[in-house]
Amino acid sequence: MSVAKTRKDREKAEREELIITHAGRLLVRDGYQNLNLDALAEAVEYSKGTLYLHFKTKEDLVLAVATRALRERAELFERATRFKGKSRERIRAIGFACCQFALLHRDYFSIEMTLKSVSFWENASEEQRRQHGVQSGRVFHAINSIVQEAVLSGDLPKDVKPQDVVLSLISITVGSHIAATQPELQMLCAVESPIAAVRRNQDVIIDGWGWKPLLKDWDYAATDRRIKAEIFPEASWLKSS
Amino acid sequence: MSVAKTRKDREKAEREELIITHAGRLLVRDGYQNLNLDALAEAVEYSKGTLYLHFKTKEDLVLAVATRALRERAELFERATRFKGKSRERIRAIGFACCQFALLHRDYFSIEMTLKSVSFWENASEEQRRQHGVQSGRVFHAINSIVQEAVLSGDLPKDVKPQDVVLSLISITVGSHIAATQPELQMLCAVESPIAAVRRNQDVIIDGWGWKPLLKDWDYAATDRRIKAEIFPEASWLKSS
DNA sequence: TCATTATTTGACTCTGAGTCATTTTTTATC
DNA sequence: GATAAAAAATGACTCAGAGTCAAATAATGA
Repeated sequence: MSVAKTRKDREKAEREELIITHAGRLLVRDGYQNLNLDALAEAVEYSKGTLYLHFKTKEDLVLAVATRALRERAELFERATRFKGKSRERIRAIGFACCQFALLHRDYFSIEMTLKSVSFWENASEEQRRQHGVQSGRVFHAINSIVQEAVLSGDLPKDVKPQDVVLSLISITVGSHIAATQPELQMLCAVESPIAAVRRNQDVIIDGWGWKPLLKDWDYAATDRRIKAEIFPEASWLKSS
Repeated sequence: MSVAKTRKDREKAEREELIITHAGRLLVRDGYQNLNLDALAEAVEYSKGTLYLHFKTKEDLVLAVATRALRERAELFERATRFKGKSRERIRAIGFACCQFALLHRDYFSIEMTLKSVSFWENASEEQRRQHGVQSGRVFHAINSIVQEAVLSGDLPKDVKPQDVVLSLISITVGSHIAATQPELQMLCAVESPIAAVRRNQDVIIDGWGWKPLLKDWDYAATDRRIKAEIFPEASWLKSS
């Protein structure tokens, strides 16, 4: 269905990609406010009118950028779910994927922040909203399936609600990214590496749920090496600690 | 120093308050993008030029709104530090203050989100940035002092770095607020009450650090009742569970 | 080759942030 | 109370940039 059939369709899709790519680049450089559609038109060598044939509003365009990044995240997460091991090792693979994504798109969070503002969503098209929802769903599902498994296997206490665990994992990850990249807090909390802070916090919350084996009872550094070797051989950031 | 001396100064300060109050109201209603300074000028019954005598830019004004809210948060947090009890009960009082603040300003987070965008801070004045920094510092200090105490008393393991704990607490709180107020995630994770989700996640991360007494070993519902009675008698949201 | 349809364009409109010459108000001096 | 000087307030204006649309250009087809 979504695969382009005719030459025209293919050309259109290609151009859309081109626009999204450049928009993403400018967005990272200048921020949402300062993203200038005249400048973008110039960069992609099409007129402004043409941009508006693809995207109804500026918000629509930015949402498309965000959705493309989110799709990539979903793909990394789904790759991570293929990792074999204990449930806690498998959720760790998701955490690993999350870091991999953050490093691939150091900037994505700042774009995602603009999505939270009140008036953003109402100016985006139905179709873009839907697509964003689909990708969020994939991300949620990847995490949720592993949490479910952990409850069934008894690695997590039987009485925890899987959704609560998923929510806490998403919360600590989002929150840590924000907190650990704020200059003010970096200073006050002596943050050396934001990624390390995110991972530490993930470990703490997972321990907090009593997800076995606890951090102190297992060699997760070895797990990390396995994840890297088996699933993300392209990851080059993992420190040998 | 900051106390107004002359009648002029007092009048100026009062008007500034008036502007900030109305700006906050419009900001909540319309969001940052749609905050219209012409409309604000009309609302406060001063001309636009006068607004610009008080605030250098729109960002400056919004930062002032955020800082006033943050000051209130700092005050609640400092009140919370006066609670007597075990260190974990005292950090719980901070969590309580946090909920109290969230309910007083259901909207503050959406304003705070705009502060994260790339181009925001560079358009705000030095003075406003400084003031915001001062209030963040107070919030940090309130949390940090209790964490320090917990490490010294042995309620937290001796080898944890207090700053890491503070960062995780801030992270889980910020992240939970964002996650638990996203319609998409509310649905997927069956969030009934965002506040309840924030508190649950705080409990989990505190357990994760091994902060004694653990959730299961203490009647924290009783602590909550004490906090309410002794520190926040005006809080009406606490469910009797 | 020419007519018809589809695509692309960029000059234009319109909104809203920020400015500043002018007007109004306050203060100081007699 | 009158007048001059200083301070404060104003709103018409500029300017940037999102979004539009009539006209120009390109593709298709007879």
